[in-house]
Amino acid sequence: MTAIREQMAELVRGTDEVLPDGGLEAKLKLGRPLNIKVGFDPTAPDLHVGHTVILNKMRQFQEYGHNVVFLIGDFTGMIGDPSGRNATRPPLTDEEIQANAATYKEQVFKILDPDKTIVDFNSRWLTELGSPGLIRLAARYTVARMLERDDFSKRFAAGESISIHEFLYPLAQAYDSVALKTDVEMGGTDQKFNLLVGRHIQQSYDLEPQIVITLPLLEGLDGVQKMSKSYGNYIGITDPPGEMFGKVMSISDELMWRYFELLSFRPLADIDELKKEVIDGRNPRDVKFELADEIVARFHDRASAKAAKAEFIARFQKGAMPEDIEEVSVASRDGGLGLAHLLKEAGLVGSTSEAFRMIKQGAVRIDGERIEDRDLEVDAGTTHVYQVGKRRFARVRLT
RNA sequence: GGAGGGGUACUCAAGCGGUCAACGAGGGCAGACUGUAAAUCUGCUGGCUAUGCCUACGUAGGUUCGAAUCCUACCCCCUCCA
Repeated sequence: MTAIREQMAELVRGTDEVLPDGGLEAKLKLGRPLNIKVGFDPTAPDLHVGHTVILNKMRQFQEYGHNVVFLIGDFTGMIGDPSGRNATRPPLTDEEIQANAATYKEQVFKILDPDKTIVDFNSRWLTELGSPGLIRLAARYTVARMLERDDFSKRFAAGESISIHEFLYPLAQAYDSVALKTDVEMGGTDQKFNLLVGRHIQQSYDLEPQIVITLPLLEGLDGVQKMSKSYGNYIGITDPPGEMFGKVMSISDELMWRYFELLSFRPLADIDELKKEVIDGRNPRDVKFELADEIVARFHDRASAKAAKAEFIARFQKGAMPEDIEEVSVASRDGGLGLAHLLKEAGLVGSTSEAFRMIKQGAVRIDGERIEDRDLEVDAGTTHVYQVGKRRFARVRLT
C-alpha cells in the first residue's frame, strides 16, 4: 500500500471536509483495506457529471486498495429524500430496482473499477430489522439532536411540516454504516448531518465511528441551483458528445472556473495559469473549449471531442446546420398539413398552441428561412429541415 | 379534543360575485445584441378541429343570468390551547 502521507494528500484533495481531524490518517494507519460507503438514490439512474465528483473520489480509494461499496438505497428510497420536497415516495418494485441498478452499473463503471466495486442494497438489512429493530434504533437518537439538522430546524421555525418518518431517514442511513461496518462514508455537503448521525449510531452499537468526508456539490448549468435532474440543469454522463460539448459551452464564465476545479483532472497550477491568461485578455470562450474538450473526451473519447468542437464552431460561429438532424416522418391529412400541426407531430413543440406562439415570435424556420405565416400549409411528399429556436431541429418528411 | 388561519398556474404570490385563462415576481421559452456566455432590452408562458370553443383557482355538491370569489360537506396544511 502506498505511503500513508501520499494517500492522505490525494484523498483530501478536492474534499469539502474530512471529519474528525486526523481521523482518516488514523484509519489508514490500521494498515488494512478500509470499508468505504457511498449511498445512492434508487430512483435516478441517470447520472450527471455532478455525481462524478464523488465517483472520482471513490475511484481513488479503490486505487489505494480499499473496499468501495456502492450502496443503492432501495429501502431508504421509500422514505424519500428529506431535503427534497416529496416526503414520501411509493416503494419501487423489485423489477424497477433491479433495472435501475443495472443502469447504474453501466454508467458508474465508466469511472469505477467493476472488479473492485461492491454493489449492495440497504433493504437487505433494513427490511430484516423490522418494527422492533426500528424502535430500538430510533431509541438511540433524540429529537433535539435531530432538530440540529439545518433543514429540519429551518422548516420547523418556518412552520412547515416535518413528518415523523423523515427522522427515520438519517437513522436508516446510519444503520447502513452499522451493517456494513463502514470506516469511511462520503457524500455531498448536504449529507453532512446524515453522515455524522452514522458516527453516533455506530458508537451506540459498539463500533468504531466512521470517518465522514463531504464533497462540494456541483452547481448546475444555471450556476445557481445544484446540478440535478429535476432542475433540468445537468450534463448527463451519457449525453451525446455534441450535446455535452454544447452544455459546457453554455455555462457562464464564472461558473466555468468552478467546473474546472471540480471536474477537471488538470493540476491546480494549470488552472491558475488559465485564469491568468483570461485576465490578460485571452477569450474565455477558448478556455471553455478546453474544458468542454476534456469532459467530452472523458465520457466518450478524444475523437468525439474533436468532432464535437468542430461542429460547434461550424454551427454557431459559422451558422451551419447541425450534422445529425433527426429524421421524422409525419402523416399528412388531405394532401397537406398546417405548419403548427406538423411541428407538433414532429415533436418540435409540445402543443399546437405553442407552435403558433413560436411562429409568431419568429422562432420557426424551414430550411433556414424564417416563416411568419401561421397558416402555412405544407404539401405532402416534401421533406424539409424544420427548426424551432436555435437548438431544436428535425428533418421532416410529410407523407 | 377546542379556537383560529390557510389551500390559486412550474414556484412564490395577488384577486374575494361579472371587465379572470386569472395582477406581480422568479423560473422557463423565443427574438435582438453576443462568445449558443453573462448582463441588458422586447415578447410569450392551459389546450384545441383557432379570431371562436373547451378545461382550469384542494375535492364534491349548491345558490346565482353569471362563482377563483357566496353557501354546505369532505380532504389536506399551519398556529395557539389541552
